[in-house]
Amino acid sequence: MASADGASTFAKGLRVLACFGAGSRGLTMADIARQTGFDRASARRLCLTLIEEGYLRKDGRVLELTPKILSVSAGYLMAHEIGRVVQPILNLFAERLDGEIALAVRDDDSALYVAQSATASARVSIGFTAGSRLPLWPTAIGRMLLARSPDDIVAKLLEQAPLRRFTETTETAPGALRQAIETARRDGHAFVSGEFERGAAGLAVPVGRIGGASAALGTTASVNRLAPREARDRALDILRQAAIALGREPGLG
Amino acid sequence: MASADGASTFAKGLRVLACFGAGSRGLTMADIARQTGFDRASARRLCLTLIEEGYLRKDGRVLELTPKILSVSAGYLMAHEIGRVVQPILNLFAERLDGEIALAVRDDDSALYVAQSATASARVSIGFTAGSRLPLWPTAIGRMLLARSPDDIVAKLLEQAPLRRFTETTETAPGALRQAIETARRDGHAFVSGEFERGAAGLAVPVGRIGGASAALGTTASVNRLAPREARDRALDILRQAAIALGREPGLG
DNA sequence: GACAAGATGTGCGATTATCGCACAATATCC
DNA sequence: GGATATTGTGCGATAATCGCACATCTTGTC
Repeated sequence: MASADGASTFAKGLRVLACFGAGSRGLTMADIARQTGFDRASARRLCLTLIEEGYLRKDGRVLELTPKILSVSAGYLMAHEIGRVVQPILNLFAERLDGEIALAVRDDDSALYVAQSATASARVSIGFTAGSRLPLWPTAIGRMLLARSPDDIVAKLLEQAPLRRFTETTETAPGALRQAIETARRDGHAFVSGEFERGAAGLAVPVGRIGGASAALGTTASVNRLAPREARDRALDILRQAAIALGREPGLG
Repeated sequence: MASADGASTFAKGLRVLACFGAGSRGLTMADIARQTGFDRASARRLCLTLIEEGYLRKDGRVLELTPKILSVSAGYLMAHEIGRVVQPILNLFAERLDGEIALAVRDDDSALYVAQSATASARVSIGFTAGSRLPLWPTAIGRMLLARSPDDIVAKLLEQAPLRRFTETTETAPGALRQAIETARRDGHAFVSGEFERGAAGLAVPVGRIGGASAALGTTASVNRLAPREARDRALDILRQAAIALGREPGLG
């Protein structure tokens, strides 16, 4: 990398840091060298820097993230008033749904959760938090984000054949997915049942923008809770009200 | 920095990234050069790298974090099963408290929120999220974290005279704070009223460890809600039950 | 306990990345 | 429109970083 374009050592370091984003409990320096393809000595120096700066801690030969990284992402959340404005609204509507609600944006090929709230009675999934990434094609929130994306983004995603199948009923045919995304665009909401997690259904609506990215609001519940048309319509109505409430806030204009 | 010790360019880059942790909506390259003390050209190159790697976006001359940073911190949350295990427990006990509950660890001179939950009726503060930093001396959760810290850490903090006063009643006398921390250690809980946010009171108990750091569990409510002894005892009982529930989980053993 | 495999630590010469500065261009503010 | 602030760029010098090889330590298997 020519110096005018940036700092290649920093870019390498960011790749090392990103290795920890996958959520494994800990990685060795050897793991990191393998995952990044960097020379062992380079990987080691970059890890030592992360330790020195407080982002990693060393437990024997295993390195793990410290909570310091949460501080940086809190900067993002604070900049967009997620804690002060968005979260209370999500808490309110999670109660009205008596379940779970999440706000996400599209980031690369994922739906990236920015905030979420759930009541105690909400169905426990594999544990999504702010920062969790969900695939776009088998989830309601993902399809709504695709519905709000330019056509070339959708086309590019659907070209990656074959798309991964998460359950026996995951739709992966490009034509069918294009149709589903178009339907979400037209109807102003997306509904998916059992295509990402068996037994789970999702519903999503569009809502404003965060930074430069369009956002979607979604809820996930057991199939039984969202399958009945009346229950689904009620949930959709609550989601729309939540979207309106969020839409009134300057940060999500 | 000798190469054997790490990568100084990466360290500088991490300092640039950390500038965004303060939560301002956006920073210019000039802002970053000022805050870090780096030469303008260095700051620019490091910012370009963050843009190239997808962590920042440029809006005119203002740079702002993208949600990609949330992904890295989600790695920390996933590694410690915050979403799958901790969050549902916090959601349950937030409802029992009919308010707010948060889990924090000590990081440098702050209480760093790792997870939190609130009901719709919870008092809205300045908007704390995972990653938010609170000062240690004027908050219940902070005092409990100090109560769980080695004596030298406490001494070092109290030596930084004068400690900041957040309200008219913020205690800053080292002797009195040492006493309060000792009381929290002995009683197994900390209670603070109106010392951090006017009109807000906090209650905290110790709970296990996350990674290598000891943790505390706290709740915050209006002074009126926690001032009556009976209400406070009830809240304390619920917090202790939450701590027990969390303590049963391997990740917080 | 021995051996093999895997991981980490270290030194070092070569090379490249990065540095900081100066100058130019652009944008914003009054 | 002028002043101020910010950004963009080129470039020679310097220091950081590179990757490799060798050594040491730790872990796993028999």
